[in-house]
Amino acid sequence: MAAALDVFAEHSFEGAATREIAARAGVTQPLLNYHFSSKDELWRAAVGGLFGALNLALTTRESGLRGVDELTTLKLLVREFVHFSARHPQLHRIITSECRADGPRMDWLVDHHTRPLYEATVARYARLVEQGQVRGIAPPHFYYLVTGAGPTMFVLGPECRRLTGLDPTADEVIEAHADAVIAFLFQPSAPNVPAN
Amino acid sequence: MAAALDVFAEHSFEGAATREIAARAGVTQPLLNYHFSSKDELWRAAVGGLFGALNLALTTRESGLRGVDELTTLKLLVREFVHFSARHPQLHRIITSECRADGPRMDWLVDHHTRPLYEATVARYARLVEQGQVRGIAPPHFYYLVTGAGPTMFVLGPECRRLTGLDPTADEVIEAHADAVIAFLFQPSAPNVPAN
DNA sequence: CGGTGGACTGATCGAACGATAAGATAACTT
DNA sequence: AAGTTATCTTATCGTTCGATCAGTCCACCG
Repeated sequence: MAAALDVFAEHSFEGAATREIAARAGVTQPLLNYHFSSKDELWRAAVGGLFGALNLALTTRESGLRGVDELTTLKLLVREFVHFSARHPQLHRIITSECRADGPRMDWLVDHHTRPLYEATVARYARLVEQGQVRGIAPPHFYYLVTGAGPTMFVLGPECRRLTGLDPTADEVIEAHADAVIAFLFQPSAPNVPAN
Repeated sequence: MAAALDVFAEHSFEGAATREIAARAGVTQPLLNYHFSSKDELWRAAVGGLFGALNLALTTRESGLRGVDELTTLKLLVREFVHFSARHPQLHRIITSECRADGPRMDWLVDHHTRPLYEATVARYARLVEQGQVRGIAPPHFYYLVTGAGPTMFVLGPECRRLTGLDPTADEVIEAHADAVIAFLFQPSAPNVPAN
């Protein structure tokens, strides 16, 4: 399953060879067609598992923050999202792949996984805007600022390594990027107030 | 050539079929091997042309801003970058594709096109930080905030259409996103100062 | 201990891939 | 007008793809 994620993320769905997935998993290729009826089903199982891990990480983080004010909660959820994106850049690589083809797998992604995440994010942000705690922009633009600024450094990891010399898998780089994203998303309403 | 860009962006390099490129261009497949010796060379020609268009757009925009202060210049260059990314999402789709494989095409991309863009961006940003006109973060993080927050809404265009109902190719949506990116990147040093 | 079913592999299918070879057509040179 | 070159097509090569099938192996049950 982890092998499938890696191969689907490295090459696209079309470019991924089931023989390579099987080889990395240490089994033979027809075994994949035995457990999963087709390449599509294998893809859905792998991607669904990864989205499940994201939802698990976000909900457990949130459940540990009962009683914390909403602004701090959203900041910490964004930080958790950045960390997850750094540790699992395959997720955004796969989403990007499927957005290009714009086919039935895209429909499946949106219906089963992306839309709930979007709705939850927008609802949380809209509540803060109502309370006047953040600068208000239209929720769709906020959502794509987060999903763009957060994971891109890690999705383009090999480029980042070449360009900047930084290792995008190092903990201190991830933390620094999370700091930068949060600082830019949640600007203090007055200058010289340190970002959380 | 435009057909090659579209197909390479829709599928990855591996998934792109030269027969499909030829069909969209209205020619036969062996003709591509005649003009370009291989699929790799065709890819380099197409991607090089697209990067050339980006550099042309940025340099012409910049040359029309002689005498304008550096902060405003950078804001307008970022705005131009967002517009280009919206009109040509293929560029970032292809870069993302090649970052996953991390092969010789990635080396070619960085050496010939990405590094000059990165160096220029970082130099421009570092100058503003020296002058104290922007909140200073490490240049690599700034670079990936721009290349992430700017194009992602358009790279994930089909998802954006489904999730938000917005048309990411509409001029007013592009302009609104550029406003959002610039407002968040270049925060006013005092509150209630309208962003440029 | 004999048998039944799930797990797995080797062999192989038709289709599509990138690349090449050989030939036809158009254009330009002298 | 003859010849040479550049351009483009049809036919086809060897390879690799996802999927299928027949058969092997092992665990479990009565």
